[in-house]
Amino acid sequence: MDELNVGLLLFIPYRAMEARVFAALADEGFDDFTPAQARVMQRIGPEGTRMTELAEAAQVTKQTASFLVDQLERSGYVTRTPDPSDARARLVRIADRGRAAQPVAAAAVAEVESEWRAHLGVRDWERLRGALSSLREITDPYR
Amino acid sequence: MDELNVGLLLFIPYRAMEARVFAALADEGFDDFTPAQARVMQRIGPEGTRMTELAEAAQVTKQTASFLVDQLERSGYVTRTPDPSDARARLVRIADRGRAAQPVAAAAVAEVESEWRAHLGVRDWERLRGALSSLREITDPYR
DNA sequence: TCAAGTTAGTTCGAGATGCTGACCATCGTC
DNA sequence: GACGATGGTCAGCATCTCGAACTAACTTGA
Repeated sequence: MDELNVGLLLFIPYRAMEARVFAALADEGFDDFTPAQARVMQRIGPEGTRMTELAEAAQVTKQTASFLVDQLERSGYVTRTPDPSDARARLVRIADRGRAAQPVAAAAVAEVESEWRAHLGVRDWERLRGALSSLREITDPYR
Repeated sequence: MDELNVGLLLFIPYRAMEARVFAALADEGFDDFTPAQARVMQRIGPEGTRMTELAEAAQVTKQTASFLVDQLERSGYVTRTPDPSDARARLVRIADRGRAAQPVAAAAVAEVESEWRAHLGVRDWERLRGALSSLREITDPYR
C-alpha cells in the first residue's frame, strides 16, 4: 500500500524521530520532558521569546503555551523574565537545564538523520530537506 | 532560521494538512471526527482489520485503539464484526458514514497536495513522495 | 490627559488523548 | 484437557488542549 496520503507519510517518520529523541533524553535523566513541551521549547529564540509568539509558532493557544511553559519552568528548562520593552509581556528563555538537554537532543537527532541519510542516499536526503524547507514557506503560519 | 531539525520540518506540513482536512470534513457535517480517530481509521483495510493490528499500525496501545474505535462506532464511521477465523478477534470495518466521509477527506487531501505540487514543482514533489515512502520502510514499525 | 479599545498573559473548567494494570475469553500446544 | 499465549475490554490516572472569563498594561483619539 503505497497510496498512503502525504499527511500520514509525513507523520510516520516524525513519530519515529520523536520516539528516538525522547528515549535518548530519558536515558540521560531528562525524563520529565514531553513532546508537547518540546514543540514549544524548540521555538524559543536565543534572546528569549514572548508567550504569544511561542503560542503562534507552536500553533497552540496562549493558554496551552502558558500551561506548557509553567511545566518547563517548574522542571528548570526555561525561565520567564520581564520584557524590558513592555511590562505586560514576559520573555521565555532557555535555562541551565534546558541548555544541558539541547546537546543530548541534538545528538539523537543527528543519529537518526544519519540513518535516514544512509537509507536514502546523500542526494535524495538533501532534496528531502530542501523540499520540506520549501514547504514550510506555505505551511508554517508563523513564518 | 533554516536549521530546524527534520522532525519539526516534517511536523509543520503534517499539521497544516491535518488542519485543512478536518476543516473540510467539518464543513460537510463530519464535525464529530478527531485526528486521533483518523489515525486509526486510516489504517483499516478494505476487508476489515483487527484491533490489535490497528493498534500496532497506529502506534497506540490496544486500549487506546479500542477506545477510539468505540467512538468511531458510536458515530457510525465503523462497525465491529466477529472475525470468522478467530472467535476472540473482531474485525473493524468502515461503515456507511465512514465511506461517505472518505471522498470528502480525499478531496481535501488532493487539494492540499496540488498546492504543494505547484509550490515545489512536479519533479520535486514526486521526489518528496518517493523519499517519504522510502523512509517509511525504516520508520513504520508496522510494515 | 484620560476614557475606550487593544494586546499580553493568566486562571478555571471541561473534553480529548493515551498510558498502565487488571481482567476475561479463546486459541494453540503438549 | 491443562497451560501459556493472544485478542480484546474495563477502570483509573496523567497529560494535552481548548473556550470563556479575567487582570494588567499599552495605544489611540478627542
